[in-house]
Amino acid sequence: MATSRRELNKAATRQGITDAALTLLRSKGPGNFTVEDIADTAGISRRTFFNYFSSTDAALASVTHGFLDNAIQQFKLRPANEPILQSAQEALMALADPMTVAPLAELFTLTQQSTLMSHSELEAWDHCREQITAVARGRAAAGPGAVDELYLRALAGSVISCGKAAMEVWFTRRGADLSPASLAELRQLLIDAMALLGSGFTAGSTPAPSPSASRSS
Amino acid sequence: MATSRRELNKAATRQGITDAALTLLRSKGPGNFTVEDIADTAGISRRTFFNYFSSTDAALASVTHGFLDNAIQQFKLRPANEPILQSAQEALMALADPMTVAPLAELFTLTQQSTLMSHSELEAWDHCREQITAVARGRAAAGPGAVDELYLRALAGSVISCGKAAMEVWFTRRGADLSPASLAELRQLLIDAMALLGSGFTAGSTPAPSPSASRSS
DNA sequence: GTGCAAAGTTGCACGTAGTGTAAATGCGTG
DNA sequence: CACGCATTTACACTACGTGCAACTTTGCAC
Repeated sequence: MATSRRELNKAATRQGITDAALTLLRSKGPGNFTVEDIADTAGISRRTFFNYFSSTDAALASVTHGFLDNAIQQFKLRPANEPILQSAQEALMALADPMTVAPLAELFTLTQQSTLMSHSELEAWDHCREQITAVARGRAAAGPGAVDELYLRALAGSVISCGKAAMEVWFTRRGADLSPASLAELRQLLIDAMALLGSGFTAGSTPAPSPSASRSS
Repeated sequence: MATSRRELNKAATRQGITDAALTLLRSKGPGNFTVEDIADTAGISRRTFFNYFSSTDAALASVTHGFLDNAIQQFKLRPANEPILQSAQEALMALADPMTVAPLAELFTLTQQSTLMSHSELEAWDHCREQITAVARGRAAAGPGAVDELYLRALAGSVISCGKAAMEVWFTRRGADLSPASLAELRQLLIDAMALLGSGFTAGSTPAPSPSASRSS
């Protein structure tokens, strides 16, 4: 296993860097601190920072990356005969607990003012999309006939988009509220989003696919 | 109006910059040239470049931006009672001609080796997504009941994802081939992608693309 | 423990990105 | 022509990201 001194030190340094980056994000706001600030706060040299991350964004995006890696792990555990949409839903359900969601929620609220996600964060989501594509390809290959690339890519992309949409709506509505009621709403939003996708968005302007859907504005 | 000497000069300079950027992209490959190179090629100063674009990526992404602006324009012309998915499909159909697609296809093939899209390019797609969301919101508001934010965001995001997926598959299959047969395949891919989305990806591993999936105009 | 090799850290130098500022140049109008 | 305004340009400055060559720490054999 990875319990040598070297591994531990590296992990600690890595964690120290993201902690420092988050601290500075909290105190100074996005874009108002430099790599040197992070390095100083973490007690390392500027050069060492770049040995771990390629940018400030990358350091912060490790939060998102961790969450999505977790999600992919859950996703891969789902039975191969389960529909992709349901696998995605179940994987996300497993992560809708306070401890897992908290870092992501804080990162989101702190970076809300900057319109678009950072490059590194988008990279993390895209990596997740590729993983989903790979799993879907594997499941399709097990069945009959040839694998349809369009189907795989469109499906994986849409799943990611809907997952993002659900989280965005939740963050927008609830901010960093991690109460049981709020998390229940997140779960419902994720379920609704996958249901919308599974039903082809057939509902009109007032869909409410699951009766107990959303709403609490 | 926009025909003063100043306006013309500005437009010419802007075009000159993107042309220079594309020339260098062709000759040196992505990432192997600097802002100064572009400025020199375009015959302007480095500082002037930054008066027009915030980065090399942004200069190149103006190609994508132009295409998507065009798409949005078509999209907004669709009747308000038409389903969003069909509006999207029709808008894209209108752009599947050689002259419009060529620049995008070349940009794509030239930047294919770098895995993820540039930040500016993603920004362009995201801007398009927001426009779709806005149109969908407008249409939903015209109907009965309250507007469901989740529905809007999930739908717009999925439409973009499926459009991207169709184009990626086409680019991957046909490279920069702009023959009528190739463009017909692009149209079919776009139709199929929207059909997949509209049917909730219910098809199994072999959705059998060709004739059955199409239906439009 | 001692010695050694591999892994990790650090300082330094270099080229590039992006921005503020003020001077210079070009354009439109009286 | 001369004036007001928009645009371009040179210059300076901060910050990013990387290659490189010490230097320090860790793991391991003896």
